[in-house]
Amino acid sequence: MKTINVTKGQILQRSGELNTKVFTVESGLLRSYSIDNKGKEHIYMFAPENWIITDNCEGDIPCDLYIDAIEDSTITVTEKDFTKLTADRKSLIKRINVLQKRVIMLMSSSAVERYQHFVETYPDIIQRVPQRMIASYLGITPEALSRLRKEISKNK
Amino acid sequence: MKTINVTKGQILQRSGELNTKVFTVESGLLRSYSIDNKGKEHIYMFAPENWIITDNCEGDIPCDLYIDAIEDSTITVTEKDFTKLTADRKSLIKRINVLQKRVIMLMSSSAVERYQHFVETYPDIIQRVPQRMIASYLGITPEALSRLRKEISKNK
DNA sequence: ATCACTTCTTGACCTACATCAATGCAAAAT
DNA sequence: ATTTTGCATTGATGTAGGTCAAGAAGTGAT
Repeated sequence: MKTINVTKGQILQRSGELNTKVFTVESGLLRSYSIDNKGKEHIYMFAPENWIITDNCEGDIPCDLYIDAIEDSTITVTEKDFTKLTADRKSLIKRINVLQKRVIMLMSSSAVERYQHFVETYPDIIQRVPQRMIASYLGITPEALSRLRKEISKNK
Repeated sequence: MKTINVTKGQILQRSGELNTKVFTVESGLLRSYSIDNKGKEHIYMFAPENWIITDNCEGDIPCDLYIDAIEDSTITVTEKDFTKLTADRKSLIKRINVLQKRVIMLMSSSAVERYQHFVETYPDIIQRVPQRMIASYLGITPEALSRLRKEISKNK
């Protein structure tokens, strides 16, 4: 663990990198964000004094997020310690991961993209619940889901 | 900790209740969801076999979520143990809370409502970051934020 | 078999927000 | 002092997805 100073605009982490660091903000302001396929930024969180900010990626999975400084900041950097993770903490972290992806998707993907991601991620659920519930999970109406499925099936 | 059987449609938890229970799905399928001010349901998560589902509310704060059974299910119920929470787990849980609120807001609130919620929750951040970043956090364009602020200021 | 009930689909129309383009304005940089 | 750069605002127009209403098709209960 070490303390460093960063200046406004400085990037601490890039999407696609492997990363095992956790940043704690002593003073200043950091943010984490993703960039979608149209090049648009979506801020995932702000971290002012005393907040902790990190991409919740596991050891060998590339990050989704960029982290940079919005103000000149003083931060402490610690390494994630994957060795002493209890089963229980692991499951919390996994949960945060899922939520992180969901937030980013809700902000940056169209209904079609969210649906396709859902189908890939939870193929079994699709079989078991009525479409109106899938729609409700995706944040759209059943009508919109019906039309979008029709479109998708038409295009293949 | 006990094991119970529930039938399709049975409600395990209601929004507004105090709740300290965690449900682990042995077999079947549960869901958690919120109901917005127009009476519309928004599914927060599905929990099939081996998933854990709970409202991430702390001991004395009322829940936001309903939990019910989509299929006949067998589940185990455990009480949350707030006594043996490490500082570190506390911070993970707090993070999940924030994300849970954010997901629900993204699905069920308008841009105006999300902005007002943001202003109330992070009044300090507003002062420190350019509006385009607030917009990016809220999931809207800077133009939309500008217009929506104008509307709000006009109406008071 | 029939009735009630729910889900899915389709059509017509509407609205919140996005996109694109122009302008003003302030803070930096030269 | 003047130019550059980034941010906020405004207008015109576009579009993804919402709303409302009506059918079609499946499912369960009697």
